[in-house]
Amino acid sequence: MKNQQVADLLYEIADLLDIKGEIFFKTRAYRMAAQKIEVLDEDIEKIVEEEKLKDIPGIGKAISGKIIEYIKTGKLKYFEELKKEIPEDLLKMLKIPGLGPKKVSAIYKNLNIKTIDKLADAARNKKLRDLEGFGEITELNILRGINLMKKTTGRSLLNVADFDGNHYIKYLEKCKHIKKLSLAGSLRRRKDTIGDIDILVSSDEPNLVMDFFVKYSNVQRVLLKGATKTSVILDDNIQVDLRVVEPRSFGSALQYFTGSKEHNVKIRGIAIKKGYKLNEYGLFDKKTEEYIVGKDETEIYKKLGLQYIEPELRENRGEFKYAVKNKLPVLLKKDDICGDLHVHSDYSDGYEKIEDIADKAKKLGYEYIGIADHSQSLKIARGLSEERINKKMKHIERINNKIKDLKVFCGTECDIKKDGILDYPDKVLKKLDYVGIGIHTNFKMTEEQATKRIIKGIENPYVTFLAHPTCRMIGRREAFELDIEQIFDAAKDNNVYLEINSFPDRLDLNDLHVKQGKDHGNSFVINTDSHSLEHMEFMCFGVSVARRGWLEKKDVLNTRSLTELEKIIGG
DNA sequence: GCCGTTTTCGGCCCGACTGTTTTCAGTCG
Repeated sequence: MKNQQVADLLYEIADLLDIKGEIFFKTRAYRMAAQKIEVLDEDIEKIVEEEKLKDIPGIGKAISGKIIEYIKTGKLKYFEELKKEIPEDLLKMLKIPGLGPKKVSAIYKNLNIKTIDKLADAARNKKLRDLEGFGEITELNILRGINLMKKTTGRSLLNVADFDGNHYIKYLEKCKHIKKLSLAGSLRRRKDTIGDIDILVSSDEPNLVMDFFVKYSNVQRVLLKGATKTSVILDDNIQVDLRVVEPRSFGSALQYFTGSKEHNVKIRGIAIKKGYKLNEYGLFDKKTEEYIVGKDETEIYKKLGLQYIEPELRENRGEFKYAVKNKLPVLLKKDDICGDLHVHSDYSDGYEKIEDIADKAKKLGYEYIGIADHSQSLKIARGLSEERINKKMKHIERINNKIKDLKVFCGTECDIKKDGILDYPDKVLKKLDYVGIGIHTNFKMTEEQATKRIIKGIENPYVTFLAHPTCRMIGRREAFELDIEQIFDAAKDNNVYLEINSFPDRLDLNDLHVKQGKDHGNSFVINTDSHSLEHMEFMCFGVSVARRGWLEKKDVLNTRSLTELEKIIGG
């Protein structure tokens, strides 16, 4: 059993208890226990076996008992009873932005509404406004929230699809009938959200491959199964499509199924102009239909007079213009990254000690790591007072004296307050190694207000980078409406780097903004915004965004060596 | 539900905003 499963169970219990109306501290206890398990390095089953569960802070008698029962029997009586009391479907309602446990409970208890569709009906038919505490605007907001959610449901975050896709690939590699295999589709293009996972293989025995494919242990059900295409749904409800082609068509099929649609339309047009026909089976002579190439993707681009185009660039956003001239950017690689400047420690709302973060950074092959905890007014995240900053600086100094091959920087993720003033006075910002700034409160603003607020923050002379510039949360919160060009100009004028936040539900800036910023002459920093050691591995997702935004090594601050970085930030 | 060098019971959780009200409950980060 996986740690995540246990954590999810505890999260669900917490949600159900919330709807039931339990006191805040009880549900929080469940959530904190879930978090602890989620970020655990060790296997939870092993911990149970060794009877060390209660050694984990935040897990006491009651929760450990439930975990043990769940692990040993695969079931939890308490959870089953709870579900009888509170319909499980209500949990989905909690995901609607603006709806919390109290409102969901009121909707269920008074109107007996259990599904999102029924809820939308009730809102449209003006049935909700009669409930105490509800009104016209609430109805409108609920409908808006449902729309926002529907826009993104059916799409998974990149990290989830990436995990599933790569595990499936590893499984398929064991099939001896498969000659070549690759991820395709939006996952190969590394889009920030993924509809379904596409996998392409070449084989002379398609039926045997399909048999092997559907026997994967995480398959929940098989949607369709044929000799060229099979679709399954995984346990986590993500759909995976497998296509099998002959070896001589592998490259052309990979090109075709990687997309994007817009890229393919364009490339087929180029093929026609040159007297060819391109489809998933190969590149053919338009007149004679003679097969020319198709085994490898690279030879297709070559034959069409194009430089090879990396999957991340295949969106018809100008890549052909550059490929013709052999002038595509040399895209940034994950190995170019030398450090991470946005990691939270247990000084604020992170889970980890700075020593452990430093250790992990070394394992990731970094030359430096920057601890950027929250600033003083963000009390909920245990933002640091000036006094605690001083303590932390001394702590980091001691660590730096002790460890080798890694430099730990003491930074901050300083709040940009409503008026654009930063949450620390200049005398505090001055003594830190670097300053990241970001918005964490007062999200409702007009475009003009938001733009002004951010620019005012950027203009502070001690600022190094702007964290998660648009504050979007994929599926949960829209990006700010900003005059992004003004922000880019201000950042450039003040030598402020724009963050690409690698956290999978942020990925902020997004690919389009990154490209736009690059065209503007801006520079970037790619950070993880980690709160646990595992999060530090999210760097690859930020790198994907950067690549989709056409960034090269030189565009990114944290590709610099330690010596170069110290020169830039004045460390 | 968890925790404990003031404690085995009483803290733990802060501030702002929104939409509902006419002083405040619910939601969010």
